[in-house]
Amino acid sequence: MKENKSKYAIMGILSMGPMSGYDIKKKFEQSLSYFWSESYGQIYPILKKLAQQGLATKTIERHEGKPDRHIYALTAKGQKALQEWMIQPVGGQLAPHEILLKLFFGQQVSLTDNIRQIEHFRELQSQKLKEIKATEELLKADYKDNPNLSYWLMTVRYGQHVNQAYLQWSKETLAALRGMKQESEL
Amino acid sequence: MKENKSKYAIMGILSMGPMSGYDIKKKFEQSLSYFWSESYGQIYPILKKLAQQGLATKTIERHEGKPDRHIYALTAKGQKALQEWMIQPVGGQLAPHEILLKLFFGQQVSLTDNIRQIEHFRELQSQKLKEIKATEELLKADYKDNPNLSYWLMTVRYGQHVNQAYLQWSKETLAALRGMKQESEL
DNA sequence: TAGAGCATGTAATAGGTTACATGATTAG
DNA sequence: CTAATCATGTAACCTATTACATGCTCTA
Repeated sequence: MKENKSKYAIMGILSMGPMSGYDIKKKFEQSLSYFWSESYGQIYPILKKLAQQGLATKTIERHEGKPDRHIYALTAKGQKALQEWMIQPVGGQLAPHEILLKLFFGQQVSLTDNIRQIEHFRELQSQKLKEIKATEELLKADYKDNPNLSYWLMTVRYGQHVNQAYLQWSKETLAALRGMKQESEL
Repeated sequence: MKENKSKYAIMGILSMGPMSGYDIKKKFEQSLSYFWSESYGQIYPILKKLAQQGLATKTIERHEGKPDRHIYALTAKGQKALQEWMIQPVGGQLAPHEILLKLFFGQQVSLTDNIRQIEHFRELQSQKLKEIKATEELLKADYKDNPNLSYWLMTVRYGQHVNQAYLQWSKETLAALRGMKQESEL
Protein backbone atom coordinates (compact mmCIF):
# COMPACT_ATOMS: atom_id res chain seq x y z
CA MET A 1 0.00 0.00 0.00
CA LYS A 2 1.93 2.91 -1.31
CA GLU A 3 0.43 5.77 -3.21
CA ASN A 4 1.72 6.05 -6.70
CA LYS A 5 2.19 9.78 -7.02
CA SER A 6 3.56 9.52 -10.56
CA LYS A 7 0.23 8.20 -11.73
CA TYR A 8 -1.55 11.27 -10.40
CA ALA A 9 1.12 13.60 -11.66
CA ILE A 10 0.50 12.24 -15.14
CA MET A 11 -3.26 12.45 -14.75
CA GLY A 12 -2.83 16.03 -13.61
CA ILE A 13 -0.96 16.85 -16.79
CA LEU A 14 -3.66 15.16 -18.83
CA SER A 15 -6.22 17.36 -17.10
CA MET A 16 -4.71 20.24 -19.07
CA GLY A 17 -5.83 18.57 -22.27
CA PRO A 18 -5.33 15.40 -24.34
CA MET A 19 -1.76 14.68 -25.28
CA SER A 20 0.88 12.04 -25.96
CA GLY A 21 3.53 10.56 -23.68
CA TYR A 22 6.08 12.63 -25.45
CA ASP A 23 4.11 15.81 -24.80
CA ILE A 24 3.71 14.87 -21.15
CA LYS A 25 7.46 14.56 -20.74
CA LYS A 26 7.88 18.01 -22.25
CA LYS A 27 5.26 19.49 -19.94
CA PHE A 28 7.14 18.13 -16.96
CA GLU A 29 10.34 19.63 -18.21
CA GLN A 30 8.84 22.98 -19.09
CA SER A 31 6.52 23.60 -16.19
CA LEU A 32 7.23 21.32 -13.25
CA SER A 33 10.93 20.66 -13.51
CA TYR A 34 11.75 22.76 -10.46
CA PHE A 35 9.91 20.35 -8.20
CA TRP A 36 8.93 17.27 -10.17
CA SER A 37 10.01 15.04 -13.04
CA GLU A 38 9.08 11.77 -14.68
CA SER A 39 11.04 9.56 -17.06
CA TYR A 40 9.70 7.80 -20.15
CA GLY A 41 10.22 4.55 -18.28
CA GLN A 42 7.46 5.74 -15.96
CA ILE A 43 5.25 7.64 -18.35
CA TYR A 44 4.59 5.04 -21.04
CA PRO A 45 3.75 2.10 -18.76
CA ILE A 46 1.53 4.34 -16.61
CA LEU A 47 -0.35 5.62 -19.66
CA LYS A 48 -0.99 2.03 -20.72
CA LYS A 49 -2.39 1.25 -17.28
CA LEU A 50 -4.56 4.35 -17.23
CA ALA A 51 -6.16 3.22 -20.48
CA GLN A 52 -6.66 -0.32 -19.14
CA GLN A 53 -8.32 1.02 -16.01
CA GLY A 54 -10.62 3.26 -17.97
CA LEU A 55 -9.09 6.41 -16.51
CA ALA A 56 -7.96 7.60 -19.93
CA THR A 57 -8.73 6.89 -23.58
CA LYS A 58 -6.15 6.30 -26.30
CA THR A 59 -6.42 7.55 -29.86
CA ILE A 60 -3.79 7.10 -32.53
CA GLU A 61 -3.03 10.02 -34.80
CA ARG A 62 -1.30 9.06 -38.03
CA HIS A 63 1.27 11.28 -39.66
CA GLU A 64 3.18 10.97 -42.89
CA GLY A 65 6.90 10.76 -42.44
CA LYS A 66 6.69 11.39 -38.72
CA PRO A 67 5.89 8.61 -36.25
CA ASP A 68 2.34 8.11 -35.04
CA ARG A 69 1.22 10.00 -31.99
CA HIS A 70 -0.69 8.13 -29.28
CA ILE A 71 -2.99 10.69 -27.75
CA TYR A 72 -4.36 10.08 -24.29
CA ALA A 73 -7.32 11.93 -22.78
CA LEU A 74 -8.70 11.74 -19.24
CA THR A 75 -12.13 10.15 -18.99
CA ALA A 76 -14.79 11.32 -16.53
CA LYS A 77 -13.71 8.46 -14.29
CA GLY A 78 -10.10 9.61 -14.56
CA GLN A 79 -11.00 13.16 -13.67
CA LYS A 80 -12.93 11.95 -10.65
CA ALA A 81 -10.00 9.80 -9.49
CA LEU A 82 -7.68 12.78 -9.84
CA GLN A 83 -10.00 14.99 -7.80
CA GLU A 84 -10.28 12.37 -5.09
CA TRP A 85 -6.53 12.22 -4.80
CA MET A 86 -6.31 16.02 -4.78
CA ILE A 87 -8.30 16.33 -1.57
CA GLN A 88 -6.40 13.63 0.31
CA PRO A 89 -4.23 15.40 2.90
CA VAL A 90 -0.50 15.17 2.26
CA GLY A 91 2.13 14.05 4.73
CA GLY A 92 4.78 16.41 6.02
CA GLN A 93 7.91 14.66 4.83
CA LEU A 94 11.16 16.52 5.32
CA ALA A 95 12.80 14.78 2.36
CA PRO A 96 16.14 12.99 2.66
CA HIS A 97 18.69 15.67 2.08
CA GLU A 98 22.17 14.52 1.32
CA ILE A 99 23.80 17.63 2.66
CA LEU A 100 22.32 17.00 6.10
CA LEU A 101 23.62 13.47 6.11
CA LYS A 102 27.10 14.72 5.32
CA LEU A 103 27.01 17.46 7.89
CA PHE A 104 25.72 15.06 10.52
CA PHE A 105 28.94 13.08 10.08
CA GLY A 106 31.00 16.26 9.73
CA GLN A 107 33.55 15.11 12.30
CA GLN A 108 34.83 12.59 9.74
CA VAL A 109 36.47 15.28 7.62
CA SER A 110 38.22 18.58 8.22
CA LEU A 111 36.54 21.89 8.99
CA THR A 112 37.83 23.15 5.67
CA ASP A 113 36.08 20.29 3.89
CA ASN A 114 32.82 21.06 5.64
CA ILE A 115 33.10 24.74 4.84
CA ARG A 116 33.75 23.98 1.20
CA GLN A 117 30.72 21.71 1.12
CA ILE A 118 28.38 24.38 2.50
CA GLU A 119 29.86 27.10 0.30
CA HIS A 120 29.16 24.96 -2.74
CA PHE A 121 25.63 24.33 -1.53
CA ARG A 122 25.08 28.05 -1.03
CA GLU A 123 26.31 28.83 -4.53
CA LEU A 124 23.99 26.24 -6.03
CA GLN A 125 20.97 27.49 -4.13
CA SER A 126 21.75 31.09 -4.85
CA GLN A 127 21.86 30.24 -8.55
CA LYS A 128 18.62 28.32 -8.25
CA LEU A 129 16.91 31.22 -6.52
CA LYS A 130 17.73 33.44 -9.46
CA GLU A 131 16.25 30.87 -11.81
CA ILE A 132 13.07 30.59 -9.78
CA LYS A 133 12.66 34.35 -9.72
CA ALA A 134 13.07 34.42 -13.49
CA THR A 135 10.46 31.67 -13.77
CA GLU A 136 8.01 33.75 -11.76
CA GLU A 137 8.40 36.73 -14.08
CA LEU A 138 8.07 34.54 -17.14
CA LEU A 139 4.91 32.93 -15.84
CA LYS A 140 3.32 36.28 -15.05
CA ALA A 141 4.05 37.54 -18.53
CA ASP A 142 3.21 34.43 -20.53
CA TYR A 143 0.05 33.26 -18.78
CA LYS A 144 -1.60 36.51 -17.79
CA ASP A 145 -5.08 35.25 -18.57
CA ASN A 146 -4.67 31.57 -17.76
CA PRO A 147 -6.98 30.53 -14.90
CA ASN A 148 -4.22 28.27 -13.57
CA LEU A 149 -1.78 31.14 -13.13
CA SER A 150 -2.53 31.79 -9.44
CA TYR A 151 -1.88 28.15 -8.59
CA TRP A 152 1.30 27.99 -10.61
CA LEU A 153 2.61 31.09 -8.89
CA MET A 154 1.98 29.54 -5.49
CA THR A 155 4.23 26.60 -6.34
CA VAL A 156 6.92 28.95 -7.55
CA ARG A 157 6.70 31.01 -4.37
CA TYR A 158 7.14 27.82 -2.39
CA GLY A 159 10.44 27.25 -4.13
CA GLN A 160 11.48 30.80 -3.30
CA HIS A 161 10.66 30.49 0.37
CA VAL A 162 12.47 27.20 0.73
CA ASN A 163 15.45 28.46 -1.21
CA GLN A 164 15.72 31.54 0.90
CA ALA A 165 15.67 29.32 3.98
CA TYR A 166 18.55 27.33 2.49
CA LEU A 167 20.54 30.51 1.99
CA GLN A 168 19.91 31.79 5.49
CA TRP A 169 20.86 28.45 6.92
CA SER A 170 24.02 28.34 4.81
CA LYS A 171 25.04 31.74 6.12
CA GLU A 172 24.43 30.75 9.72
CA THR A 173 26.20 27.43 9.29
CA LEU A 174 29.21 28.94 7.57
CA ALA A 175 29.57 31.44 10.41
CA ALA A 176 29.49 28.61 12.93
CA LEU A 177 32.02 26.52 11.00
CA ARG A 178 34.37 29.46 10.56
CA GLY A 179 34.09 30.19 14.26
CA MET A 180 35.08 26.61 15.03
CA LYS A 181 38.00 26.87 12.65
CA GLN A 182 39.35 30.01 14.28
CA GLU A 183 39.07 28.47 17.69
CA SER A 184 40.96 25.40 16.53
CA GLU A 185 43.74 27.55 15.13
CA LEU A 186 44.47 29.43 18.34
CA MET B 1 25.57 4.75 -12.09
CA LYS B 2 23.64 5.94 -9.12
CA GLU B 3 25.14 6.77 -5.79
CA ASN B 4 23.82 4.59 -3.04
CA LYS B 5 23.36 7.06 -0.23
CA SER B 6 22.04 4.42 2.15
CA LYS B 7 25.39 2.70 2.04
CA TYR B 8 27.14 5.86 3.18
CA ALA B 9 24.48 6.65 5.74
CA ILE B 10 25.17 3.26 7.31
CA MET B 11 28.92 3.74 7.12
CA GLY B 12 28.44 7.11 8.79
CA ILE B 13 26.62 5.47 11.67
CA LEU B 14 29.37 2.86 11.94
CA SER B 15 31.90 5.70 12.18
CA MET B 16 30.42 6.37 15.62
CA GLY B 17 31.61 2.97 16.76
CA PRO B 18 31.15 -0.75 16.06
CA MET B 19 27.59 -1.98 16.28
CA SER B 20 24.96 -4.38 14.98
CA GLY B 21 22.29 -3.90 12.33
CA TYR B 22 19.76 -3.66 15.09
CA ASP B 23 21.72 -0.89 16.79
CA ILE B 24 22.04 0.97 13.50
CA LYS B 25 18.29 0.98 13.04
CA LYS B 26 17.90 2.42 16.52
CA LYS B 27 20.48 5.13 15.85
CA PHE B 28 18.56 6.18 12.76
CA GLU B 29 15.36 6.36 14.76
CA GLN B 30 16.89 8.20 17.68
CA SER B 31 19.15 10.67 15.97
CA LEU B 32 18.39 11.05 12.29
CA SER B 33 14.68 10.36 12.06
CA TYR B 34 13.83 13.98 11.31
CA PHE B 35 15.64 13.83 7.99
CA TRP B 36 16.65 10.24 7.27
CA SER B 37 15.63 6.64 7.84
CA GLU B 38 16.60 3.15 6.76
CA SER B 39 14.68 -0.09 6.99
CA TYR B 40 16.05 -3.50 7.97
CA GLY B 41 15.50 -4.54 4.38
CA GLN B 42 18.22 -2.06 3.49
CA ILE B 43 20.47 -2.32 6.51
CA TYR B 44 21.16 -6.06 6.64
CA PRO B 45 21.96 -6.58 2.94
CA ILE B 46 24.15 -3.48 2.91
CA LEU B 47 26.09 -4.64 5.98
CA LYS B 48 26.73 -7.95 4.25
CA LYS B 49 28.07 -6.13 1.21
CA LEU B 50 30.25 -3.82 3.29
CA ALA B 51 31.90 -6.88 4.83
CA GLN B 52 32.38 -8.49 1.41
CA GLN B 53 33.98 -5.35 0.06
CA GLY B 54 36.34 -5.05 3.00
CA LEU B 55 34.77 -1.80 4.13
CA ALA B 56 33.71 -3.31 7.44
CA THR B 57 34.53 -6.35 9.57
CA LYS B 58 32.01 -8.67 11.15
CA THR B 59 32.34 -10.25 14.59
CA ILE B 60 29.76 -12.45 16.24
CA GLU B 61 29.07 -11.91 19.92
CA ARG B 62 27.41 -14.86 21.58
CA HIS B 63 24.90 -14.42 24.37
CA GLU B 64 23.08 -16.90 26.55
CA GLY B 65 19.36 -16.77 26.17
CA LYS B 66 19.45 -13.76 23.87
CA PRO B 67 20.20 -14.07 20.15
CA ASP B 68 23.71 -13.55 18.84
CA ARG B 69 24.75 -10.05 17.91
CA HIS B 70 26.60 -9.48 14.63
CA ILE B 71 28.87 -6.55 15.30
CA TYR B 72 30.18 -4.57 12.34
CA ALA B 73 33.11 -2.17 12.51
CA LEU B 74 34.43 0.17 9.82
CA THR B 75 37.85 -0.77 8.47
CA ALA B 76 40.47 1.82 7.50
CA LYS B 77 39.36 1.27 3.91
CA GLY B 78 35.76 1.88 4.94
CA GLN B 79 36.64 5.07 6.74
CA LYS B 80 38.51 6.32 3.72
CA ALA B 81 35.58 5.54 1.43
CA LEU B 82 33.26 7.41 3.76
CA GLN B 83 35.53 10.44 3.81
CA GLU B 84 35.79 10.43 0.04
CA TRP B 85 32.03 10.49 -0.25
CA MET B 86 31.82 13.24 2.38
CA ILE B 87 33.77 15.70 0.28
CA GLN B 88 31.86 15.04 -2.95
CA PRO B 89 29.66 18.09 -3.56
CA VAL B 90 25.95 17.45 -3.22
CA GLY B 91 23.30 18.34 -5.76
CA GLY B 92 20.66 20.92 -5.03
CA GLN B 93 17.55 18.81 -5.37
CA LEU B 94 14.30 20.47 -4.39
CA ALA B 95 12.68 17.15 -3.48
CA PRO B 96 9.36 16.04 -4.97
CA HIS B 97 6.79 17.59 -2.73
CA GLU B 98 3.31 16.22 -3.03
CA ILE B 99 1.67 19.39 -1.84
CA LEU B 100 3.16 21.32 -4.73
CA LEU B 101 1.90 18.79 -7.20
CA LYS B 102 -1.59 19.15 -5.81
CA LEU B 103 -1.52 22.94 -5.80
CA PHE B 104 -0.19 22.99 -9.32
CA PHE B 105 -3.39 21.23 -10.39
CA GLY B 106 -5.46 23.29 -7.95
CA GLN B 107 -8.00 24.24 -10.60
CA GLN B 108 -9.29 20.67 -10.53
CA VAL B 109 -10.95 21.11 -7.15
CA SER B 110 -12.73 23.90 -5.28
CA LEU B 111 -11.06 26.81 -3.53
CA THR B 112 -12.36 25.42 -0.25
CA ASP B 113 -10.61 22.12 -0.96
CA ASN B 114 -7.35 23.90 -1.67
CA ILE B 115 -7.66 25.99 1.47
CA ARG B 116 -8.31 22.92 3.57
CA GLN B 117 -5.27 21.25 2.06
CA ILE B 118 -2.94 24.12 2.95
CA GLU B 119 -4.43 24.54 6.40
CA HIS B 120 -3.72 20.91 7.11
CA PHE B 121 -0.18 21.29 5.82
CA ARG B 122 0.35 24.32 8.04
CA GLU B 123 -0.88 22.45 11.11
CA LEU B 124 1.45 19.55 10.40
CA GLN B 125 4.46 21.78 9.91
CA SER B 126 3.68 23.86 12.93
CA GLN B 127 3.57 20.67 15.02
CA LYS B 128 6.82 19.52 13.46
CA LEU B 129 8.53 22.82 14.23
CA LYS B 130 7.71 22.35 17.89
CA GLU B 131 9.21 18.88 17.79
CA ILE B 132 12.38 20.11 16.14
CA LYS B 133 12.80 22.86 18.71
CA ALA B 134 12.39 20.30 21.47
CA THR B 135 15.03 18.15 19.76
CA GLU B 136 17.46 21.05 19.77
CA GLU B 137 17.08 21.59 23.51
CA LEU B 138 17.42 17.89 24.19
CA LEU B 139 20.58 17.66 22.13
CA LYS B 140 22.16 20.61 23.88
CA ALA B 141 21.44 19.11 27.27
CA ASP B 142 22.32 15.48 26.56
CA TYR B 143 25.47 15.88 24.48
CA LYS B 144 27.10 18.93 26.02
CA ASP B 145 30.59 17.50 25.69
CA ASN B 146 30.21 15.41 22.56
CA PRO B 147 32.50 16.66 19.77
CA ASN B 148 29.74 15.94 17.25
CA LEU B 149 27.29 18.29 18.93
CA SER B 150 28.01 21.32 16.73
CA TYR B 151 27.39 19.29 13.59
CA TRP B 152 24.22 17.75 14.93
CA LEU B 153 22.87 21.17 15.84
CA MET B 154 23.50 22.41 12.31
CA THR B 155 21.26 19.70 10.89
CA VAL B 156 18.56 20.52 13.40
CA ARG B 157 18.75 24.21 12.54
CA TYR B 158 18.31 23.28 8.89
CA GLY B 159 15.01 21.65 9.76
CA GLN B 160 13.94 24.77 11.62
CA HIS B 161 14.77 27.12 8.77
CA VAL B 162 12.97 24.99 6.22
CA ASN B 163 9.99 24.53 8.49
CA GLN B 164 9.69 28.22 9.11
CA ALA B 165 9.76 28.75 5.37
CA TYR B 166 6.88 26.28 5.03
CA LEU B 167 4.88 28.20 7.60
CA GLN B 168 5.50 31.56 5.97
CA TRP B 169 4.56 30.16 2.62
CA SER B 170 1.40 28.59 4.04
CA LYS B 171 0.36 31.95 5.47
CA GLU B 172 0.98 33.74 2.19
CA THR B 173 -0.77 31.05 0.18
CA LEU B 174 -3.79 30.92 2.44
CA ALA B 175 -4.14 34.69 2.14
CA ALA B 176 -4.06 34.41 -1.64
CA LEU B 177 -6.58 31.56 -1.73
CA ARG B 178 -8.95 33.36 0.63
CA GLY B 179 -8.67 36.46 -1.51
CA MET B 180 -9.61 34.41 -4.56
CA LYS B 181 -12.55 32.94 -2.70
CA GLN B 182 -13.92 36.33 -1.67
CA GLU B 183 -13.64 37.59 -5.22
CA SER B 184 -15.51 34.59 -6.52
CA GLU B 185 -18.32 35.14 -4.03
CA LEU B 186 -19.07 38.73 -5.03
C1' DT C 1 -0.52 -15.15 28.91
C1' DA C 2 -0.17 -11.66 25.66
C1' DG C 3 2.69 -8.39 23.87
C1' DA C 4 6.87 -5.80 23.54
C1' DG C 5 11.71 -5.92 22.95
C1' DC C 6 15.82 -8.32 21.37
C1' DA C 7 17.97 -9.84 16.98
C1' DT C 8 18.72 -11.85 12.59
C1' DG C 9 17.60 -12.17 7.95
C1' DT C 10 14.88 -13.13 3.24
C1' DA C 11 11.22 -12.67 -0.28
C1' DA C 12 7.81 -10.32 -2.51
C1' DT C 13 6.64 -6.25 -4.29
C1' DA C 14 6.74 -1.50 -5.66
C1' DG C 15 8.88 2.52 -7.46
C1' DG C 16 12.02 4.59 -10.57
C1' DT C 17 16.18 5.49 -13.83
C1' DT C 18 19.04 4.49 -17.69
C1' DA C 19 20.23 2.20 -21.68
C1' DC C 20 18.76 0.14 -25.65
C1' DA C 21 16.15 -0.37 -30.07
C1' DT C 22 14.04 1.77 -34.11
C1' DG C 23 13.64 5.05 -37.83
C1' DA C 24 12.26 9.31 -40.28
C1' DT C 25 12.94 14.48 -40.79
C1' DT C 26 15.06 18.80 -40.27
C1' DA C 27 18.39 22.32 -39.10
C1' DG C 28 23.19 23.73 -38.90
C1' DC D 1 27.06 14.85 -42.92
C1' DT D 2 26.06 15.14 -38.17
C1' DA D 3 23.25 16.04 -34.51
C1' DA D 4 18.98 17.12 -32.71
C1' DT D 5 14.07 16.46 -32.59
C1' DC D 6 10.17 13.65 -33.12
C1' DA D 7 8.09 9.43 -31.02
C1' DT D 8 7.27 4.98 -29.20
C1' DG D 9 8.32 1.48 -26.16
C1' DT D 10 11.01 -2.48 -23.47
C1' DA D 11 14.55 -4.60 -20.56
C1' DA D 12 17.89 -4.46 -17.23
C1' DC D 13 18.91 -2.68 -13.24
C1' DC D 14 18.84 -0.25 -8.87
C1' DT D 15 16.52 1.38 -4.66
C1' DA D 16 13.43 0.86 -1.01
C1' DT D 17 9.47 -0.79 1.84
C1' DT D 18 6.67 -4.27 3.90
C1' DA D 19 5.64 -8.70 5.19
C1' DC D 20 7.22 -12.92 6.63
C1' DA D 21 9.92 -16.31 9.43
C1' DT D 22 12.13 -17.55 13.80
C1' DG D 23 12.59 -17.78 18.75
C1' DC D 24 13.95 -16.25 23.37
C1' DT D 25 13.08 -13.14 27.58
C1' DC D 26 10.99 -9.82 30.27
C1' DT D 27 7.12 -7.02 31.79
C1' DA D 28 2.21 -5.80 32.60
